[in-house]
Amino acid sequence: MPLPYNQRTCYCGQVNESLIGRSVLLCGWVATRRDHGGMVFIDLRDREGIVQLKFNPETDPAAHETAGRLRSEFCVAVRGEVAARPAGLENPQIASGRVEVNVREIDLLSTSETPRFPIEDDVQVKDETRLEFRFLDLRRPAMQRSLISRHRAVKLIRDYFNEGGFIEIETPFLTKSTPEGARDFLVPSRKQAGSFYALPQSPQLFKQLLMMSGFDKYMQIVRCFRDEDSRKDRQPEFTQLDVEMSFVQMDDVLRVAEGYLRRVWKELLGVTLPDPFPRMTYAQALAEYGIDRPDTRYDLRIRDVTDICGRTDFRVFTEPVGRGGAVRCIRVPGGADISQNEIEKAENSYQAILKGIGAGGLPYLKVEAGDGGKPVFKTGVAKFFSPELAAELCAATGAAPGDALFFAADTIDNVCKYLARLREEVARRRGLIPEGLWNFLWIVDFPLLEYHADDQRYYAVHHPFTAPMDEDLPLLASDPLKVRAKAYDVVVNGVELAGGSIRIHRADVQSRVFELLALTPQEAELKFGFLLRALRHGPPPHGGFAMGVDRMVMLLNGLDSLLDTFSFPKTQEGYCPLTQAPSPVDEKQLRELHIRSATVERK
RNA sequence: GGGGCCGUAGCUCAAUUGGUUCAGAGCGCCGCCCUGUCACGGCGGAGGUUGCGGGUUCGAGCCCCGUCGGCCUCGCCA
Repeated sequence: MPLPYNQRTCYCGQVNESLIGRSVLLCGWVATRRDHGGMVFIDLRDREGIVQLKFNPETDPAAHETAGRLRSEFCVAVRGEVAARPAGLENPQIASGRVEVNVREIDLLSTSETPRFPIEDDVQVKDETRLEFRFLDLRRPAMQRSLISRHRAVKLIRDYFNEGGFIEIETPFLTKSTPEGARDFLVPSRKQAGSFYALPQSPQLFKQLLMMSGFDKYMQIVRCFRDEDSRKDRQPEFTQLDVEMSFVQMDDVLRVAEGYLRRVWKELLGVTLPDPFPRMTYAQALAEYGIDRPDTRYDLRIRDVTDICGRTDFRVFTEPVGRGGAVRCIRVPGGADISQNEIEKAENSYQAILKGIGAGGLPYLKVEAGDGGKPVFKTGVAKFFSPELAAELCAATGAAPGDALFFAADTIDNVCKYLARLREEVARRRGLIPEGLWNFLWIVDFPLLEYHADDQRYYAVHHPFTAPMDEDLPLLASDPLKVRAKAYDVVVNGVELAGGSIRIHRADVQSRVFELLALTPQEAELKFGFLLRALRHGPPPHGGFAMGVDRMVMLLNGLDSLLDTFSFPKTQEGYCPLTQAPSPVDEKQLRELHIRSATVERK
């Protein structure tokens, strides 16, 4: 029977006791069917939730007959009365569980093939299958929640920045290939034979130009593209909140960025974040956590024991020290009970994980109580510590009987890398990560440059347009690696969520930095001439930040994969199982683009 | 670009050292029955070229090589 489905009265998930006795018109999909031969129950689902429909053969035989033909994921409209469920038959598991709809009329709007997988949360289906049938996957309540929460976060962005006087301005997607950074996605030009656009890795230079144009406060929610290998927290195209402001110092930018995050966490999670966020220097983060995005929810802080361990006769320690490296360790409280198997034998032992990232091994000590309760070291490394050195080590690390000490001895960079990984692994396995904490912090005082031995040149730690600290400007000439940048990252629970910097607004400084980055003036002119020219036309001091929207949605929803925050993501190989993109194109299309494929046709 | 794991029914998985259960289970699906279910229940049934190609073997889901795809990971991600 045709029903005016355009006159829907509410969503399924909104049916509740306030509607008892009222007639409702609902539209949705058949989630489950329970057919008793007589009475038929259907759970009807839409984006807001589920409501139970009841079909009674005695009172509504026509509707009941149709209900018997319904199958999973059929799309229907129904009209009926909301009624309280009989006492004792409520279902507390669904929001509408105290009521049901006695259906008088039903209109079968469309049928469905049997779905490839059940449309429920907590079903384990291969990613590939989920993506191939993404339109079904997105019907799952968890996916609907995720995308709806994403909408709310994005709306909050626009509200917040609009209230702050920011102007949203779009920037080109077809733009110029940038030499540094990630690989570009290229788009061949039809009209300029042999030339290519690149999809933007970020609107970095455009937003700086907009500052030079006088827009003063800019924001954009913008897609960015990077042709690098995917991970579960990385997609080739992703969304950034991009912000830039003129006439500001670092603290002004941080205040704006924090304010937004505080508002989102308050409004979407009811969580009050600190004002202001705590700050930690890059140097401290590396020294104590081994990484520039420390997870401060648990302690396990790194201790430098280079001096003490350098005085042992243990070559694993003394050799790196002799070469200018370091010996550092973490103390694992109660770690003496970790089995040798878990530390160094098992396939996924701590040592195996470290070896996987290049470490030679995992020296460790277990501390036990000796005579008079004095700490005594066990394990093979113990014999290298005289009682005096042992006492020094315990004092330096706070190690007490029952603890374990895990060491790394290598170059300082590697020691940091190994212990950072070890911290994470130990914390996770030993359940040291408290639930419900949101440890936001700013990492500041980044170095401006880092040196790569393989091609013997400096690279920008942040990007080539980041301003050096004013007081470090003289070091650009004398000791570039000592120059600190006006750069900052937001880290939460070990995840880098946002980052930014005050930009260079003086043409001479920018040229000097390009020079350090091994760009000749000619190359700089060719690649960034437009920026340098703009910098010669009264640029305001400016700075900003960018934030990963996808990652934020992931955090807000407690998800561990970016796949669940995108509507239509791609596999690790950049393939879309739904549309089968990328795909070959006609020879004619290629000819028009002045392109010839070097790949021989398969099969 | 490197390393690891994986690919068996629509979905999730099992199948001893290669051998008479070498194709099975749960869910789903189809049919019949069932008037208060919500993991409905009962009876019956259909459904597989074990990703693909080659090799070893008397014999391969299992071993070897190649290939395609997926996931994890190192590199990469200014």
